[in-house]
Amino acid sequence: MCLKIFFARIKTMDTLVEEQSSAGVPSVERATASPIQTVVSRGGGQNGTVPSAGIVSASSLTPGTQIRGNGTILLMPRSTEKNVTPTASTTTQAIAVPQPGGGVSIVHVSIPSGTQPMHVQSVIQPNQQSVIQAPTGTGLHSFGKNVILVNKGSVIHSAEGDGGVHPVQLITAAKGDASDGDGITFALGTGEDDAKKRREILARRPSYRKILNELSSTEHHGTVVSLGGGGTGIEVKQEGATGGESSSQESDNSTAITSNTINVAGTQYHTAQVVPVSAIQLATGSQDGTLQGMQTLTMTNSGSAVTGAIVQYAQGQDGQQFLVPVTLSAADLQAYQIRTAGGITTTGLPQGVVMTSAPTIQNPQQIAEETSRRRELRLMKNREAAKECRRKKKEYIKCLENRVAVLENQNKALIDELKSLKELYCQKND
DNA sequence: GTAAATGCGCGTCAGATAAC
DNA sequence: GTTATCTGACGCGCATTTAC
Repeated sequence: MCLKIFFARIKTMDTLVEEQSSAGVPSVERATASPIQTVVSRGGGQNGTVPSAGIVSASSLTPGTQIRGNGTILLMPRSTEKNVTPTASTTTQAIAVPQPGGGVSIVHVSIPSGTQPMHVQSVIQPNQQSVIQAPTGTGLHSFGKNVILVNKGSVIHSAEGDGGVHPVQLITAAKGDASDGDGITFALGTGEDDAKKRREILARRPSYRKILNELSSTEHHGTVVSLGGGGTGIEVKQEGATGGESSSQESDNSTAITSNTINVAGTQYHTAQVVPVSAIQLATGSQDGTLQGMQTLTMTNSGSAVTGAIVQYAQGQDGQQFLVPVTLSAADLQAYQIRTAGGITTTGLPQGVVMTSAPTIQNPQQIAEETSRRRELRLMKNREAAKECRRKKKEYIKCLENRVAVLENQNKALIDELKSLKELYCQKND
């Protein structure tokens, strides 16, 4: 029941995405499938056109700011305005797309954050004060300490842990910080390049793998990402370890385990990346009867007497994942014979593993057995793949749930802001 | 108590997609 | 182009809930 409601909500969101897509808006969700999104609001745009000069207030323009013919505005920090040309990795980019019917435009802001840019979505309303919101930790600071997104009194907000909305840095770009080097590029045009880019983005099919790859890539940079407050947040942390507890007695430099923690709505997901080593021993202390979702990892073990080792990547009920060694029967070993491809030494790293087929079969009965064995192998692989796919899907759904919560909070905050502004306006008129 | 409804996870297949 | 992997869809079994 709850899930039905949730899917109905997702459907509603998808409808919104579709509507945006039909209006030529690059869907951030489709583009990156990242669950870490933010909706911000700004003013500007009328009747399907975005006045380039109107999207950023004059007060926020630095002397180095360029307003290009195609509607692109470059905001340059003062210290870099002469010699530095903003690049994709150092600039915050925003694409404003007018919505049908006019009046409202949606802005997609790409914020550079390490090697993994973050994306922020914004709704622009003409001739109104707008609110820009970014959840805590999403890298709002990446705008640069002294960069402002202002349009007719827009305010940048940061959702704090209490779910409230608090104004944060509201500094003009004229006070540019030399150390930041951040520029802001407002690509307001709807030129062919943008359209082409949007088409390419929209053509991509959402993939759980991509989503999780992005999640893991975020982890690899050691970033901590939080969405929203009050228990609806998503946290991604990274903990590095070399020769950690879960590795083995082989705690030399050849063993490296990077453990990552993803916190989604209070649920922690632990993952461990095991860098190939010449010999691996697995921790067995975490095994219990609650293990589920066994997944097979192929690992080589050159140092031991066996030619290959198979471990299972198991997930406990609490989401914690373990490495579990598996005892293989002779038949299993025959089916899963693993040898190193590139050759390994006791000190070198394995170049890879390959599955070797059974010895040449001549007997028809053996051929049938081989066929059957291959089928079993394929089924087993597919079984594991299906488990992994379902796990990713569940994770993705959790991310979407969190996103829904964040968006609802933001919507609530926007409504409150609107109320307060209306009251303020009424008071001034009185 | 029992049957029906519902939810959930699993295995399998087939087609799409990614990787090589 | 081929192979491997991913994922939607389907059917099944089991546990829980609901209606009678």
